[in-house]
Amino acid sequence: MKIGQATIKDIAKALNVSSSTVSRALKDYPGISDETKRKVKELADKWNYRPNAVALSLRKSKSFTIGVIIPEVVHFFFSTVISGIEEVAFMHGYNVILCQTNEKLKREISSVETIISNQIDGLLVSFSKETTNFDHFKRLIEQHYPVVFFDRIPNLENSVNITVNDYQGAFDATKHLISQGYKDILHLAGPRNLDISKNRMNGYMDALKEAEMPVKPHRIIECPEGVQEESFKICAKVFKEQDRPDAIFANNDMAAAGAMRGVKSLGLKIPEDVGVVGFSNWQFSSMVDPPLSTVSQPGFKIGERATQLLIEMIEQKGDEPFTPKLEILETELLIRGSSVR
Amino acid sequence: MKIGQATIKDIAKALNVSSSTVSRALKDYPGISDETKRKVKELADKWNYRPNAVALSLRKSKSFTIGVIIPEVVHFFFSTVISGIEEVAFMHGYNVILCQTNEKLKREISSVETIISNQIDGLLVSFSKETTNFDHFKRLIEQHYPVVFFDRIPNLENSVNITVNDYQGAFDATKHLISQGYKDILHLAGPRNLDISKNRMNGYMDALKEAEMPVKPHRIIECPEGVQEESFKICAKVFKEQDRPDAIFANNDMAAAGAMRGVKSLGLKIPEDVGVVGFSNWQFSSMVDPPLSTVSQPGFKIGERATQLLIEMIEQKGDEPFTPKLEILETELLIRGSSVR
DNA sequence: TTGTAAGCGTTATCAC
DNA sequence: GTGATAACGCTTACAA
Repeated sequence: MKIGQATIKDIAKALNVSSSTVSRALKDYPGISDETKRKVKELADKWNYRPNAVALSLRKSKSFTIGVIIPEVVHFFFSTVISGIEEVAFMHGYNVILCQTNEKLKREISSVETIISNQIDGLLVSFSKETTNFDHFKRLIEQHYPVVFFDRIPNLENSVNITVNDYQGAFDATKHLISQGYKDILHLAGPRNLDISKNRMNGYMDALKEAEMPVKPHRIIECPEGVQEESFKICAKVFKEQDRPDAIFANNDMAAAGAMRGVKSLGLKIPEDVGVVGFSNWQFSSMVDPPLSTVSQPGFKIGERATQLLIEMIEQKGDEPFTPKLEILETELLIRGSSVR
Repeated sequence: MKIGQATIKDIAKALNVSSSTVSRALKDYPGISDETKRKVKELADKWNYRPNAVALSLRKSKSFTIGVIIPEVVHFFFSTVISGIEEVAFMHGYNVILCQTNEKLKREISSVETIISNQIDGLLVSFSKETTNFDHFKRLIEQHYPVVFFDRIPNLENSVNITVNDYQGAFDATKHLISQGYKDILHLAGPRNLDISKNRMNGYMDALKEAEMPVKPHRIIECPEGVQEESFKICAKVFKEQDRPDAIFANNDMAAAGAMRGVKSLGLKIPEDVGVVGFSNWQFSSMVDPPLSTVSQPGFKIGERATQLLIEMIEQKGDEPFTPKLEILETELLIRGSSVR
């Protein structure tokens, strides 16, 4: 929508000069008389002139806008990331276009289309759980379009990535459970196609190995959804058996919360009978009973850093491909009541 | 950034026709031979042609983009609203530009500038806590620019607003506690200067009056912060006394959660000894022990409805001012374990 | 010191 | 059926 805004033409007409003169005067180009500059600026000010960013975009093939493709906004971790993105983008004069995929591949592809159509300068991506084929992103990268993947990162040639050290976080969490004397730790794993799930599982397994404890395949159960009900049911069943685990390391806090309910529904006590550690430090995790130990991810920092990287790429003029990159931020183990006995 | 995309011109040149022909062929205009249409579409498809949205914006003074000005993304309620906004915007083919103000007026004003510069079609606003002067919005409304205020709504002539029935929500919550046989209900109130706090307190008081129960001033305690510690301390003290309340209606879930901890720390049982109801249905509220009864605000719906209203305004051609509006969405009382005995 | 004109990609309006 | 042209708002060679 065009809000009755003054254009350069309007100012030019009113002052009986050409638009180029106005354009130059406004930008303090050399070779414009002080008198003209003064008059132009005065009128521009009076009429509250604002350059039309769309015209500029068209002219310069640059929109000062970055796109963010994200699975879910209503997710403590992602909303924290968005906040970090917003901050850095704002500081550098960039706008942020938000595309929520709801974990749907179709929606993700359509978002990429939007990005292309809108001459967006660069893209920050955390792909959906459904995404196993990355052609829609590969095409962008091949054309030297600036893309930074964050958190959920693909295995793509020449891509720029930033994520958290999920492996180490999981390793630390598991080691902590072991140090508390838990002997049989169940892992509620995430969707298999996400690297983060694999890394967390590996951290879990390596911690067991380091402690010379057996890695039992039936103690690793996938929770693809990550919702409460899923892990509730699983745990309500698994912990009923005679040979039950005595601890849980969950791929995320929501699964951990469901697991806690499942365990409690059987009359087992946390942390006395069963220790629990989650992942992500969602807002609720300090409020469940007992407070949930968890691995906190630096969401805000990821958002900030990803955006910094992206803007560097955007502003690196030239046609050379970007140097591939993988930055890994460290997690922090937050020990609370659910895992200390 | 321009990604080596084909333009109408490119296609025209390759097929030895004019750009207008290509443009028309692509849109199935009447009066283009089927043969030409076929050839054009074929090549467009092969070259993966996508119309340049920026050029369209310039041409049509319409960007199919809406702006969202919001205090904080990392806030369960607001992120839910954003999610609703995203959904409806996407369905109608609109993009969403996100501007987070961090509760700063300066940032809010700067965001409005951005919106104007970028020919954004319309604006959704929940203003910052610092905002007491609304001139930057008033100017837009006077120019018949589409603006919808949500949740935090101003008292502005000719504005379109959508918010939640806080009064009724509080009334229902209190009435529910009464119906469960609780006789002495403490209200943990919000900051006195916010309308929502006042409305909720009024709902609480009117429910008591309706039941012919006394409204005792010392049973209304302000929790300006709304953080856990605050209400924890208050309740740990108030419920130690001989003449203690037997229920709590809190201005928000965070305060309710702290209150629950405070009550439990004295060995009192929830809901047997003390009933608790919160407000907002934060994500954690179903996960505390026992699950917290609460008044859910339809965040997603607010986002959806606000966006519907905005898009209607945008697409209502013509220059007449918009009809002022105030829509109030109803809350829903979610009865869970903390208040049923 | 200033003006003219072309061009970014698209479409509406004529004209043929 | 199709083409030429202008226009959206702005910048920038090139001319004057």
